Amino acid sequence: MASQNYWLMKTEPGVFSFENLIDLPSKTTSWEGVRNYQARNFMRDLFKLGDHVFIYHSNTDEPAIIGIAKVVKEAYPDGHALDENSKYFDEKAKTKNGWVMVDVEAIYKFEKPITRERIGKEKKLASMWLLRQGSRLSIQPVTEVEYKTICKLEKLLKL
DNA sequence: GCCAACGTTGGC
DNA sequence: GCCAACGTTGGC
Repeated sequence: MASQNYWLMKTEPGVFSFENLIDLPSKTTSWEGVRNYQARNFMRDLFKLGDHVFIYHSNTDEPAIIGIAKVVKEAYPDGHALDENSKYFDEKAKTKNGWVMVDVEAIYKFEKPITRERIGKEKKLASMWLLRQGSRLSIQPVTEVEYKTICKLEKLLKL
């Protein structure tokens, strides 16, 4: 059995928030629109069924981790890349860029969001990818220590 | 809204 | 293959 991996995925709440996700009947969504090679490679090569993923709100008044989702479908082609009407359309997708997406299902919500400010104050979290200067990567690996540390900061509500 | 950091593009 | 120009991200 493969060991469990942990991740963090960013989303802009103005575009698609964690609340939008848990409002869906299935609490499940495909994570389309990732257009960065490094992020794609994480999804394509390393995302495994059952991996846990922090959902992080970026580009908002209070950047924070809101909840946790789990991978319910491993990487498969992102059809939006081939759809001219989609905002995620990519001219080169057909020939060159193999964009993929995964499906995730929301499983926990933090009673209170774990703000970026708070993450910055925790010694054990000091080396998180999220805090690195200029880190724009939308999908980031999280270590087991970081995962457990964050889970202990606030009560987790099962969804 | 500003702007620094970063990834990508394209001329050479 | 270099690197300047450009577009985007995202904290503040």
